[in-house]
Amino acid sequence: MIDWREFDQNPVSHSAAHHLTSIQQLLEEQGYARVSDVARKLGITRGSVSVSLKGLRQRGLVIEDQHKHLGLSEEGHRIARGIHTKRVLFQAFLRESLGLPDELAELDACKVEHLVSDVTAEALALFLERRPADDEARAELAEQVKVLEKSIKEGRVETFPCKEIEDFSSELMRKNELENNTHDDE
Amino acid sequence: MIDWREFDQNPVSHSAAHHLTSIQQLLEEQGYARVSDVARKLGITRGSVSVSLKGLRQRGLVIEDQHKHLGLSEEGHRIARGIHTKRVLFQAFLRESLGLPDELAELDACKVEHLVSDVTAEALALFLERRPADDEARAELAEQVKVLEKSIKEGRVETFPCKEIEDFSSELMRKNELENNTHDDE
DNA sequence: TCAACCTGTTTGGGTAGCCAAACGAATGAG
DNA sequence: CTCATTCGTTTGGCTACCCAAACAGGTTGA
Repeated sequence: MIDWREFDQNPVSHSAAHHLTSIQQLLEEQGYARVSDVARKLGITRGSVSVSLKGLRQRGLVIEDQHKHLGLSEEGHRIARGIHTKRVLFQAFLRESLGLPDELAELDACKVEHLVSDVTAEALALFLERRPADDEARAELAEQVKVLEKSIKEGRVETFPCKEIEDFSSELMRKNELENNTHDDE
Repeated sequence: MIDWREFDQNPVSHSAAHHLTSIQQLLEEQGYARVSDVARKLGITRGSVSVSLKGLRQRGLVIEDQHKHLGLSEEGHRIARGIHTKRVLFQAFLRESLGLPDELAELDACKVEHLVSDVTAEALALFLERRPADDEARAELAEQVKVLEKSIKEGRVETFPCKEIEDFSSELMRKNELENNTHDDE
């Protein structure tokens, strides 16, 4: 069993990820970023942002000039860029390969962006480069997804996973175990 | 901007997800599950498990018989099965479509399993069914991934994202925005 | 000049997790 | 029977977030 607590052992927390990317975005959008700008963008109070940024300043990710204008250190900038890149990659995958509607793709990408490893993100980029959006397949998937969404919303299928998917995943698991055993034999 | 705090607005937390799936797994493996079994499996203290399970019991997800043996309610069982299914689906995708090594696939799948929406999981299942592992492509990707991993470990590339990937993601973003604009025009 | 407003900070309160330590109850060995 | 172990629970302490509220400093318009 893998250590499941690696979950919150990431370079930056979900919260910190959004603080950093907000600053970066504000700098691009309006040229500066202050505590209240970040608070407004994230929808939390100035007090919360003030406290959070104190930590990020101590960790050397965020800097502040004489006029209380925020900036990112080189490290902070790198981290923000990394998270943003992961978000874009995942969103693209969810939209274009899985045919998910835009909003859901954005939401789910946002949830996982700071959790996936760098290697996984790189692999995803390679995958997307190699298999660029196949519009036909995508449209077909999008159609099926739309039907699914509707069923769920109407309460016709309130139970995930449905039988088909569970069977499919059981099969995947079986194949996985098989493969591991052959590897172990080497 | 999407509400980034949906992050911890999921039916179950990362912690709860593991408590539930542990119980389910223990029931399968040894026919029963007690507080200490769960604690051992999760690598945390009995006290922590005791407290966590109190909450899950109040929420009606976990039940307990006269002999302090734990079980899952119908709802609890459904949730545990759902999370497990998502884990399997993501792990399969990371391994077979992205060519990631087994351990990393398991780790990353474990991090996101409880966060992704049901619809996303269903879409992923459809995707995997439609594009079963292409062994050739997978081997090729695995090779590239191996090289990447090595570079990162040796510190030759300590910076994610590298230039290529960032350029690629910029392009994805550009395409995304273009598409949104065309949709807006409709 | 002075009140109104906006800023950033601090403080006390709340939730969710984790730990270590202490406890009572049950169980098992001798 | 007794002592040691195991089990589940409770408690106090910790971190990481969030909020609301109070406060201090700066700007600005009348």
